[in-house]
Amino acid sequence: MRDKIKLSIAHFSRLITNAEGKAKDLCDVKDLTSTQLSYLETINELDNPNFTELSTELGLKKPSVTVVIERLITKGCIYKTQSDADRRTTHIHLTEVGKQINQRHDFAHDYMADLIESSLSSTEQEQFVLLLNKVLKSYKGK
Amino acid sequence: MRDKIKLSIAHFSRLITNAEGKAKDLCDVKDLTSTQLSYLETINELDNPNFTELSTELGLKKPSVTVVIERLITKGCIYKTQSDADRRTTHIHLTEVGKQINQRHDFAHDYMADLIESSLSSTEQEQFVLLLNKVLKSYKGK
DNA sequence: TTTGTTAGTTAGACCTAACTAACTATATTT
DNA sequence: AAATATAGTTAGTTAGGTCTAACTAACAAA
Repeated sequence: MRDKIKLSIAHFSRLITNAEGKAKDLCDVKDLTSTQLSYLETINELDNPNFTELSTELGLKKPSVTVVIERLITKGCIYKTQSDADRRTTHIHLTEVGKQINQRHDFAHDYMADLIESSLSSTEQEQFVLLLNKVLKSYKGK
Repeated sequence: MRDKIKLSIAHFSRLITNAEGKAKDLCDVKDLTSTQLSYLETINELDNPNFTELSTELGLKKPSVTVVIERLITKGCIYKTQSDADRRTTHIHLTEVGKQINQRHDFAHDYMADLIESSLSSTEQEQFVLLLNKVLKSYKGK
């Protein structure tokens, strides 16, 4: 049984990876490197971080981050604001363009949802979501 | 219903991505760049390709491939052999070290299998695999 | 056998992205 | 008020990875 599970998961993983890949092509992020994409995702997650927070989260030195951020500003994905509380610190925000990277995952999930809706009956869809959630719940519990 | 599916898939995608990430840390591939990793994966998939095949598959020019291959040889991941049939062409093989990159996905799938086995009953596991396969089947049909 | 083609390499340019060291400007502490 | 600490930048280095152009070696065909 375990082998059957592993095999199905292997194929399903690949399916999801492919979906994410296709989604990337659909988005307006073609001219971004994978590094730049991961910066944008992290900025999104951290919610307007400053340089110190961002570099800590990425595990990189601040000068490295400065350079990449500069490029992303040039590309119109983000902008900086100076903090009122402490004028040394600047916060990094996503522009509307930058926020579009969030679409990437969304496209992929849409694609997967299409696939699931077209291959499973409503009852099966219910079952499937239920089972997924059970697995997810036990993951979060760990 | 569609929203429920999308949400579950979003979380499940993230789970799989995390599992792949953890697996990478467990493998002996820490000193490889993501480019180098993807070269190794492609070499593995193509089964001892020559430079022309590899560069075509990667969508890169041959001189670019030459440089990266050289680095991977230095790192002991691959080796070259000259073809007997046509002494101009050289085939690229994974060494035992290079083959270890295949473990990467295997680790991730093991992790997922653990999770599934621990969170679902045997009946549910059967159901889950069945549903996954149904979705996968319809994907391949496209 | 000469001519052209194919496989891969070498050289050189360019870009991204990481680093360290040294800097400026602002806050904090004493 | 002076010394110290913190936030971020600037300058310079290094390494990886891509490209084009020009090359060598081996094969194919005229």
